[in-house]
Amino acid sequence: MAHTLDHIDTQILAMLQNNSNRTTKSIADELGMTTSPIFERIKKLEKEGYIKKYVAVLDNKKIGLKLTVFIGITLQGHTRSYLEKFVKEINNFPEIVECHRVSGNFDYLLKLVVEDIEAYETFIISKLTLLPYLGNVQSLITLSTGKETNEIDLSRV
Amino acid sequence: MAHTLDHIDTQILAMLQNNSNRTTKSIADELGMTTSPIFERIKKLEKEGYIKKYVAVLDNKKIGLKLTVFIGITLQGHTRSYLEKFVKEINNFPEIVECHRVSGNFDYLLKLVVEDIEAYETFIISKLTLLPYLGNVQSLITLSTGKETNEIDLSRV
DNA sequence: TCTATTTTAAGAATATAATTCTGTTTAATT
DNA sequence: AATTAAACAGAATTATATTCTTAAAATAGA
Repeated sequence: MAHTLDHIDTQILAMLQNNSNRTTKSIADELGMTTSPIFERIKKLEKEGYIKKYVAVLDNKKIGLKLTVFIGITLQGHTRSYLEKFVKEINNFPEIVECHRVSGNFDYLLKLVVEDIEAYETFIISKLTLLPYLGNVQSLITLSTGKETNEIDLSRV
Repeated sequence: MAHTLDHIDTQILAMLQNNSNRTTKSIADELGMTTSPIFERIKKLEKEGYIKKYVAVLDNKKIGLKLTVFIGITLQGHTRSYLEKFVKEINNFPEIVECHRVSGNFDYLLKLVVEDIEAYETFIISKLTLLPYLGNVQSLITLSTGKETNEIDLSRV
């Protein structure tokens, strides 16, 4: 059974989503508690799925992936089996980091991270446009990024 | 001075961006090395900025933020000072997790995470549309998400 | 309100992993 | 070939995670 998050849980989550390498001691100190309850709460949050995983966030640009592109796509056919196939194909492309089925002016919104404009063009030509039933495709090339985070504001939950 | 990443560095990064709680021992074992060089390499990768931070990835839905929306925006004025002001305002909204300046059919692409449709509407009405010089605003409501990750494929770098 | 039950926390003890240190090997440079 | 710098192995140390036991607080039922 799922329990509800109290204020302490929320604070722990807020800290860990900002820096997951913090020691339980430092969290405990900040909350005026000892390590054991903090430790147990964290384990519970992991076990119950509030915390999905712990990851290192890399600097894409530094690693050589300098370009982020969003691609809006409409499909010509909308059968269930085809949609599933489409998503499956998309997931196999290593450039793609996000794939959302959306309502609005597109059927899908993709986010991809690539080396540069050439790599983007290669993706479009030799991968994306090979998929069947492709309708309208519209790209938004990122010029600069003002904010990009995973961190969600927990003051409102 | 920046050094280039060798294959060992790349493998370490790949492991840590998948699970940053792995022990240096387990990484060392997988790479057939001992803990000291792994430890030193990780510290170097942190220091030189290849690793930006370590974070806990939360389950947004479980926490009560069930809706992801992308918003494409065009502005009516494009003076530099206004663009900066716009980005600054946007960054203050806790709902926004991403804000990209883009080229294409929009000036900006926002990604936001909110409780539900009502919260989304509230954001639009009482926050977004209060900003001056706003032109076209187009929302893409996420119906389902096939893939959503930070993890980039390092086999190509 | 009292008692039983469950939950939560504290504090000490232990296990595990991170970090440091020293000496050796390997690779690069001249 | 000699010299220097970088990278690694292995042991030693330190810090942190994890476990355990007991006490306090909260909750539910009579």
